[in-house]
Amino acid sequence: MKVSELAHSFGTTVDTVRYYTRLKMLNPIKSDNGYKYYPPSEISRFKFILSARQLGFSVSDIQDIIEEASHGKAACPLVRTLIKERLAETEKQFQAMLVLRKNMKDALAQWEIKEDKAPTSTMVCHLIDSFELATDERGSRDK
Amino acid sequence: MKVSELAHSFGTTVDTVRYYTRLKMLNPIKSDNGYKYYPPSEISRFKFILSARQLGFSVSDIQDIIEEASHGKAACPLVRTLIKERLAETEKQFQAMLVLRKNMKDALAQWEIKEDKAPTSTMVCHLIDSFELATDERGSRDK
DNA sequence: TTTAGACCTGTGTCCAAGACACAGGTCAAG
DNA sequence: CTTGACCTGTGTCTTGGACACAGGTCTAAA
Repeated sequence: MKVSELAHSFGTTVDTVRYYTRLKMLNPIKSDNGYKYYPPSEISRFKFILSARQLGFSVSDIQDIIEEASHGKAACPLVRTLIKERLAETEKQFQAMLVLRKNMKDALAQWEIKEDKAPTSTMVCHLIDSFELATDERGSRDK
Repeated sequence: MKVSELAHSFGTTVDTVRYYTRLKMLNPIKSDNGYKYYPPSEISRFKFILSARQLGFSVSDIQDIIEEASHGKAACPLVRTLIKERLAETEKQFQAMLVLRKNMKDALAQWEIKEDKAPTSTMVCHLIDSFELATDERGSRDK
């Protein structure tokens, strides 16, 4: 399989395949014409990488996992450790997005009503300047 | 006010102040010693930028808003348009994170039970390879 | 007065995960 | 044989700062 066949058969782009190849996570065979061909083993490795990415592992995580496995060791303990870390990070980002989304929605609602105002020397936009965060009980209590 | 005073008084870092200054969003006064001093007008502009960032505007959005306001025009219509776009993006990311988070939690749960396995030529990690996405009714229906 | 150390300066590089560009080589069909 | 679709390597761009580095400046103590 060549690069674009591989990419398209998994719904990704050639840039993604080339990126992993650059990082030596994929090791295609160079043919006489200079083209890269991906044998079945590399195809399944690509599938593995995509699965791992979908589960929130970073590319660097995946490199570590592959490295571990290449020594014949079971990567499972590492995989379990990593996903806990990534999940914790995701959870944090998720909570942050929850707050952000609420603020944005509140702002949009507040702003639909207010009329336009020209800027002044001290004020770029009265909408943004006057936006009131919905007072967050939890936020003000903890810490 | 000098850079570190400005930064710390709003709970940010000098790098952030310097970044906005590099982009000419802040225009400090250069004193004889080469130091930058931020007059009250720039302080309130910094406050404005931070508020806007907190509402999900990109730095580039904020540049556009400032640009608009600097011509004396009311930036309000632009601001309303932009926040709708950003909110839509945020909503999309939010939904994606929701799915990701669920997959990660499911994976973690599945993997707690399974035992370790050494890799084979075709399998880097059986945990990841064998992970089953909880079948997503909606996902398979739409499109 | 000197000196230490805390602050400041500009400039440059780095991060993640690719996306995009570009100049040129290769292949299959007409 | 030419056209056009595909391939190659290499390099730069993106976001929003964070961090580094070499050197200038300020303040207080010795």
